[in-house]
Amino acid sequence: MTGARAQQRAEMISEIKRLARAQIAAEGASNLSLRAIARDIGVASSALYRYYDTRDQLLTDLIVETYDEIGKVVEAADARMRRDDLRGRWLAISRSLRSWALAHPSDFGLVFGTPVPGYVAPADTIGPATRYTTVLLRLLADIENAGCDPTNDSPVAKNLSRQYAGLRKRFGYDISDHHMRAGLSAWMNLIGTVSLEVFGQFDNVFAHPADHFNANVDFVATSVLGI
Amino acid sequence: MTGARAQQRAEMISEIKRLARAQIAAEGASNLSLRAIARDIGVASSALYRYYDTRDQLLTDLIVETYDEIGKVVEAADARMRRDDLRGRWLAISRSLRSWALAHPSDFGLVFGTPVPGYVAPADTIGPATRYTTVLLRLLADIENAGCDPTNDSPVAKNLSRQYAGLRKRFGYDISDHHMRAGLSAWMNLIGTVSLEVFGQFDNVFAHPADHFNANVDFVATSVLGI
DNA sequence: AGAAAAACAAGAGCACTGCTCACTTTTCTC
DNA sequence: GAGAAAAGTGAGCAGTGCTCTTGTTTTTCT
Repeated sequence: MTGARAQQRAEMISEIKRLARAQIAAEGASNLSLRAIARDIGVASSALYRYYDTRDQLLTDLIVETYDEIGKVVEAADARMRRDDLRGRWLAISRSLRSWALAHPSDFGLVFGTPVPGYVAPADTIGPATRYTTVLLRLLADIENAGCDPTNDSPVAKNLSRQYAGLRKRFGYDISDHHMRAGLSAWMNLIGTVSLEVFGQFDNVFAHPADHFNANVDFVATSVLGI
Repeated sequence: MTGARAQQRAEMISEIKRLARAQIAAEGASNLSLRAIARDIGVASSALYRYYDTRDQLLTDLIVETYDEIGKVVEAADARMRRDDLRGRWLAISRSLRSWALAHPSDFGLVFGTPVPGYVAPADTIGPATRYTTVLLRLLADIENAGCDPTNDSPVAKNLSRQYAGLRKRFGYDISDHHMRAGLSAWMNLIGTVSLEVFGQFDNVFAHPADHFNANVDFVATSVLGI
């Protein structure tokens, strides 16, 4: 039963989110102003509280959407390559994440940046967050199945192995400890590189951060993932 | 001429910074309130403007201090190891950064997290920011001099090589392109790992993030740095 | 179809924010 | 000690998130 009212409500909510995102991009998440949104829509500021109990709830909604967006971007990049082109998939995933992050720095910061203190991600955020993880783990499983050796065969501590087991079970991919370790290391590297660039740490370091990025993901593919 | 007045001023400034840091830790950088600081000190809010022209200037000051603090921590960790214990130095540097970041998450976020929008780091911040870079580059130079081979000998693109040259010149360490690439990759990895943990991305992933961290820096030492 | 219920919107108001400005008080310097 | 410089005051501006009362509109139930 999607009454006329329910539809109007949905439109209102999406309009709020649209304006909120524009505002965050322009002024930062900390300067997100409900009153400004209300002004733009042409409605009393108090009216917005019929849609979001609090400003943080709006932010949460945006964060969840963003997780989903990242998942979509990364999935699409992965899907664009042939499944057996392991290296190509890793590069595509990496580059798509970087491109998206540079195009939406504030959104990236919403997810991977400084969290708002006292703010705890509600359970809803966990689902969408697993989307890009699934892409990564699927690639790792394919790497293992293709017989690619991890670049490091030192034993994995039992405590850590147990935690890996939890991940395996949760995502349903049977990945060896060694491939898990290498894959997570690659992921840490990717997030670190993108974070540093998006958050401006390369501003006085690299004239062309893209060169650094591309060299780095290439390096990781070879030296970390062994593909 | 450090008159009584100058000293009082210095004390006032350090008191402001102390309270600001406490407030950022409790409420986040975005909720830093000059008025609240003034209240705590017991002075009119307008009085603070005798010390900082603007709220962002206070933030800048804190950021610069934090860069310096990170530099100190990392330098100390490095200095605690024998210079020829390359692997030990890398592990010590990595662990010290993580420990410090976990103990001062809001400070870490100030430097490596979402930047305050519209805020551009003034030239003053560049100096202290080079401190930890120096530690890293010195280690890389020592690694190269010890004859450790980088784990990847694919050619480094000319464009990137030119940017490496700028870094070499600026910091005065003569490091090969290959070692540079590996070292930066290791650094990306470290920052990524610490960021993800400090910003809470491991909350529903690793029961004991320390296990993951230690395995990861070990892995990087072997597979990336080749030490 | 008419009444009751639910949702929506408005606008005043509270307590807060960064920041300015005219003003007074304190301290340093000559 | 007089003049200058620095420090502190408090009112005020324009903005914020959020609440609460009031009134309107729409949906739902009988």
